[in-house]
Amino acid sequence: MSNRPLTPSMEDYLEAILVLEKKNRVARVKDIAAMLDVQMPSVTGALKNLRDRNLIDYEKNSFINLTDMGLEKAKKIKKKHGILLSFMEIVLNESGEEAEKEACSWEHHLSTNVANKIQRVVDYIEEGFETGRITPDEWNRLIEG
Amino acid sequence: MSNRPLTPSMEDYLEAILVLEKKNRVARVKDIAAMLDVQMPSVTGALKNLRDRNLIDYEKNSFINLTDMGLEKAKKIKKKHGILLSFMEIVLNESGEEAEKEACSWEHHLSTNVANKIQRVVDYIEEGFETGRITPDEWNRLIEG
DNA sequence: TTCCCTTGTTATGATTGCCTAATTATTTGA
DNA sequence: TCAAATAATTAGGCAATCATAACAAGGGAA
Repeated sequence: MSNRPLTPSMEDYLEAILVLEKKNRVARVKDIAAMLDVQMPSVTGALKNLRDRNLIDYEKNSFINLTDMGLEKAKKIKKKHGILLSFMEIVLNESGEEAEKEACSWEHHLSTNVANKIQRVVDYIEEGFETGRITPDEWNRLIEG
Repeated sequence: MSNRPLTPSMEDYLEAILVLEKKNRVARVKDIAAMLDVQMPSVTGALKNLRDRNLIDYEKNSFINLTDMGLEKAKKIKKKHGILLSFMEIVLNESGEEAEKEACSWEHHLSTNVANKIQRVVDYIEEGFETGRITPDEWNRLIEG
């Protein structure tokens, strides 16, 4: 039972499990590996690590289930991911694979506090679009330099 | 001569060398260790790594000198660091040790393109303060939620 | 049922980056 | 000058994360 803080890598696995559960009902080793671009043995190792941390229930060759604690943590990470993605897309006019990749790296180094503030920046820009304070076109010209 | 992409850790060392050179004329192992909060043997190891990458000239027990390539890379990282810090301070109203730490982690996962766009967000907010479009107080209330 | 294909696991090894302890080199000051 | 203090290096080890190769388990089809 490891009590050390979650590493970025383990956060990635946890998030992948949550995303795959939503998408496919169950998260399979093969799909986690594909999503994170690692080989299957790396996933097996990670699952043991997450089990030691009581974040998943898992027996070999069987289904993976997030524990309450695991689900909670996975949701937090996923939320940060979403905030960063919307910041990238709406505020920075960046989308696609590159933006996705950068958001993925950032999210592990982002405090909840800062994440919330970034969300409010996104809200402010979106509201500006809605009220006509600034048009998306104007904003994008501004942001593209 | 390693040609792999610079790791976050090696970027930290490179940046620390540049900062210490500016501050003290020369970067010493002891000071790099203190700045990055690692032990001196870790620095020695990192210096060999950076030398293998042709980013510093370095012989043991002697001065450390950034090569042209090393200087260039160090400056880029330092610039990203500065951009993130100003984003934290001006846009997110976050300063102090915590903000510094988060900027330090981010900067290694930040493309030049996204960094430049973030800079323009900072400029936009600052300009808003100058023109009175929005006051710092209003902005901070907004961002603090 | 039995063979085959897919999926998952184990065993093992490489890399990175950090540490402590011990040694060597350099600097300082009496 | 030379002994003590400081600085830096080497040696050896540990933890995390990934990989490849080989083996085991499970499911479908003849």
